[in-house]
Amino acid sequence: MTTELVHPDRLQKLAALREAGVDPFPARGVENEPIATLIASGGTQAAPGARIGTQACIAGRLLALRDFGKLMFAPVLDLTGKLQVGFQKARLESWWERRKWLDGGDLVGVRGELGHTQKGELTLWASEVVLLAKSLAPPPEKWHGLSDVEQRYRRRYVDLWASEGVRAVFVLRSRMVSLVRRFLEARGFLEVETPTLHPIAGGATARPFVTHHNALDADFYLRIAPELYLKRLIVGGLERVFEVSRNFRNEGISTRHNPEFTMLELYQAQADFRHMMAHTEELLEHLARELLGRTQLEFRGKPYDLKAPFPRRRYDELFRAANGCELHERAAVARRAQELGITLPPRPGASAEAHHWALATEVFDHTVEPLLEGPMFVTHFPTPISPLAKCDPADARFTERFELFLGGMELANAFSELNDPEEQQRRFAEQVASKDPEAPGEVDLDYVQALEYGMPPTGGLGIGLDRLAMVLANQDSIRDVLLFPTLRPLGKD
RNA sequence: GGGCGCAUAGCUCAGCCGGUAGAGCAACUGGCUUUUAACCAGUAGGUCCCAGGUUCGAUCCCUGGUGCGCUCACCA
Repeated sequence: MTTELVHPDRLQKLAALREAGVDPFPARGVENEPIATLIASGGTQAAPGARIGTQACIAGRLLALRDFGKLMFAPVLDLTGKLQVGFQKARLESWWERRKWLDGGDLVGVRGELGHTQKGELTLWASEVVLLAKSLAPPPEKWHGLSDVEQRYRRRYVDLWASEGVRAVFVLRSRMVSLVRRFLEARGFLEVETPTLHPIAGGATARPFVTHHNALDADFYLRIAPELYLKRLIVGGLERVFEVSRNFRNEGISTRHNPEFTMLELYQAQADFRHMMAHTEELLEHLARELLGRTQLEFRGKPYDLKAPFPRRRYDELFRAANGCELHERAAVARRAQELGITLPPRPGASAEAHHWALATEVFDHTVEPLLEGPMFVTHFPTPISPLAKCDPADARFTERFELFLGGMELANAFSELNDPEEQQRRFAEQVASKDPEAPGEVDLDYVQALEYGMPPTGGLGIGLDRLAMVLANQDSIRDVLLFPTLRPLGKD
């Protein structure tokens, strides 16, 4: 009836409990106090707090049992913290033999008196113990927790309580997203939800997942970005919108990439990329202060400071400094690419122009990006690689666009949104003609039509929330900030 | 997809030159009223990832496969 995880001894205890009339899976919980509030009011043995000597009730998971015959100690863990429970035979005479039916991992409710041990540890001296749910599968080794990375990801429900620090990462992530929402709502932004099923995969360059709707007998793509729908809402007059968007990209998995990931995208009418830069700086500094209490942090062993303002450097300047040639000089860039051993997958029918820019982007990514410790805004991306961004009025070869880099990683991408429908259609057409396997296969005419009705000057910003959580929680791998990262399904044998 | 590495008890890991496997924790039995990686004595627990091959004999060597990690490529 159960899986191989279940330990036979625990089944025997389960039977013994039932025989004694104890329901090992009772329908009701107990009215408990968070452990953290007890710790806060418990004080030390030298200076006891207000709650010492008073009754309290906690509920949580038994992490270990230290049995001395007539005395037993056990740490109990709830969401907020860990508290030692002390069981004394003298206080629990009728229950005492039933302690043998308890195991590490069991969920219990404990009522008792708050006090200290001889060594000064805050302890709840139990007067009443309720089994809330029997744990039939034994917990992992008690001081290593789960260390097999695969097991940690596959059985996160164990990892979260068995491995030190794991819960804190996800609590931080949850608070981060909550702070983002409050930050934007305070600035007049509306949170919206746009489709996940897209007839055309647009708003970014990436290979999409394809799925099929039976009743419509039509293929859909899982969204690679919500951008084009959010800008339709700007046309619709919503003026300030944001979405916390789960995006799906059918590409490689790495410490920085998961097939499904979460982005914040926001759009603001009457704003441009400079406003987006200000939002980015303010938001990151605000999050660091709220979550860490300071703007300095460590990520992948290096120090960073999220105190605004962040330095700004132009894309073409960084390119020139790293490569000694001009971004627009086709022959020089081609030579440089050859030096670096960069080759592009063949794209039959692609124009020389498209080839040049694909190559230049590669050279930039190899020579500049890894060196950008940051935080740093890289500004004025070339127009040919920014099909949705408005051109710099002073120089149409570049756009009003920036990306934010930190630790060699792209954290944010923003621009003044292109709102000229004719130019947008032309740029889409160039993208389709580039034969880039990751570019959309067709022009999104419905989006162009939306622009034909008129979209106000608009600034847009996207921030990778998983990566931001990595930085704020100092986690090296994106999988450590995803509760259930994508893994290969287990075989059925 | 390429390269490198890992897979042994529920968990964390040893296992030498090829001779059918060990420890700690967890579990079980007994002892113990102040531990916190509790301690002491004892017991039980194994498809050595899977399939082939070499060999008298394979956890060990070889080939293939599966899963995972790191890394490169690609991407955010």
